[in-house]
Amino acid sequence: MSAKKTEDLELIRSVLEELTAKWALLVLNVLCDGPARFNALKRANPGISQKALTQCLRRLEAAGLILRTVVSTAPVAVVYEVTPLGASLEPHTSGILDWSLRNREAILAARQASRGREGRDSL
Amino acid sequence: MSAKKTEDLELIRSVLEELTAKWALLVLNVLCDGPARFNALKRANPGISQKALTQCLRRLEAAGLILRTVVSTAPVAVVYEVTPLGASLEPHTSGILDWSLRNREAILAARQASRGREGRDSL
DNA sequence: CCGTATCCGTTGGGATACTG
DNA sequence: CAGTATCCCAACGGATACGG
Repeated sequence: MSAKKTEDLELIRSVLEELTAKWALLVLNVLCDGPARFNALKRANPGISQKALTQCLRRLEAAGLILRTVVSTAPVAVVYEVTPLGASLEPHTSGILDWSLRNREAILAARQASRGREGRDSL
Repeated sequence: MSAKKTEDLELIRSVLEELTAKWALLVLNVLCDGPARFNALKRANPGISQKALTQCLRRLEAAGLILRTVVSTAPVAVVYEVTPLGASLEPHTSGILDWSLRNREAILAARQASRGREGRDSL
């Protein structure tokens, strides 16, 4: 059973708030493979804008899931990496990503099926 | 390693699009405990509005993760339940919820810590 | 290279009132 | 009971331009 208390739900909601950004799980997942720099993350997520990536990183950082380190070299380098807390979340986040790939066919089929049911009433 | 192809990322993104609604995971999780009706789901998620719940359910239904059944009794009854596909996702979604509860202290501490680092530069 | 600032469209979602 | 309809605001996020 999973009868949860209101306070529990509030905590869960706050966590979800941090994870349900459009690119959060993807970015987090990339970082779980090892530290990466800003443009590397951008390249790893085709379609994300730098603003979205920045926002996303800031949120994950505020959540304590990733760590941001500025290396004061000539052209500044910024390295992002997961914190232990972020790493502990990895099995669950990557689980969803893996699930997506493993069930690709079933997912697409299910979408088709539910679309087919849309106009089922009168026919 | 998790070097993913662009097409894979697109699939993953589309799945995330379905799951990153504010209440999606919570609703899905409740339904994984067994079929439930509209108002039961509403009661199980304090703070959700009927509009948000409706939207959320419609999206999950379109994704083929849940099934909506109308029972034509006196005052109409509508039952929602997970599909096999939705059920197969359950371990991963509930994993995140459980993680939130198990790591409550660490999560709150990490948020505090990152907040503390905000004004670290000049001090 | 790694951002921030601005503009701006789209979407999510809360409140409320109404319907079969 | 289970929605739909409307209004309305805030937030997300893309594009672009600029700064350290």
